[in-house]
Amino acid sequence: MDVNDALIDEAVKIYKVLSNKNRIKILYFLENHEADVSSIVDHLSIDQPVVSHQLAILYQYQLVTKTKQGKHMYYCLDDPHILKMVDAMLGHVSHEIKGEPHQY
Amino acid sequence: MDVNDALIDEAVKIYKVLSNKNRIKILYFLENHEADVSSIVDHLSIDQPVVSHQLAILYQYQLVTKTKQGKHMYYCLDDPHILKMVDAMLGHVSHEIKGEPHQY
DNA sequence: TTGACATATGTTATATGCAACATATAATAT
DNA sequence: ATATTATATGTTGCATATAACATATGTCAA
Repeated sequence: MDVNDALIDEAVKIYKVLSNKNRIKILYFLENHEADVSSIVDHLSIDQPVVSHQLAILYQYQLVTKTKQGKHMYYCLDDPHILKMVDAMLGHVSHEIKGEPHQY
Repeated sequence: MDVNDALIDEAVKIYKVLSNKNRIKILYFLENHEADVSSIVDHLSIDQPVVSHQLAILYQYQLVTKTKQGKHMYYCLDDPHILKMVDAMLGHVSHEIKGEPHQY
């Protein structure tokens, strides 16, 4: 594998984005449908300014897209591939928690 | 996918560990062989206390194992699966950088 | 135009992460 | 015992991340 420095920098940025519970929860909430800010606030019980702020970060790093419809801003997962990677990580930690050995 | 809260907490912890260039570089350096601290310092040109500190974090989160042999502490990747996930992330950002669309 | 609702932004305080540097511990040889 | 090498730990300063709260902007209806 070509372990290029600039590439690692970019990967580190995405890992920082994923290093936050609220952002992960938002990504999962968007897994199967787009949603506006209020519905995210309601379903995840996170304060509105916090949701807006985290969505702005997810948008900045192109993990979500947004579309305005009247008063509502609809956010959509822009990257199912990212969620696949998060799935893999959740699978990994779930084995860690159970004390199971790694799978190769 | 069962999006369990405690699981997300654990995933967030691992993402934080991966949110650092030196740690990623160390993991890649350990990809195919174990290595002692000095050889990591030499090959990656990172100051020794920094390497020791980052290795301690990698060890704490069970991403590496360590074995003492005389004066030397040998570190070994404990988790090829983690590196597979990092590979996937590097592949992802490499497409992002090139402006290519996501693959599904 | 005013009010109500949806969303975003700004501010502050606190917490966390990191490198850099100095220093400590451990192992071995002399 | 002392010196030397290998590694680990502690401290400080700085940058960044976060939540909480207040406030601003935008949209639409009455």
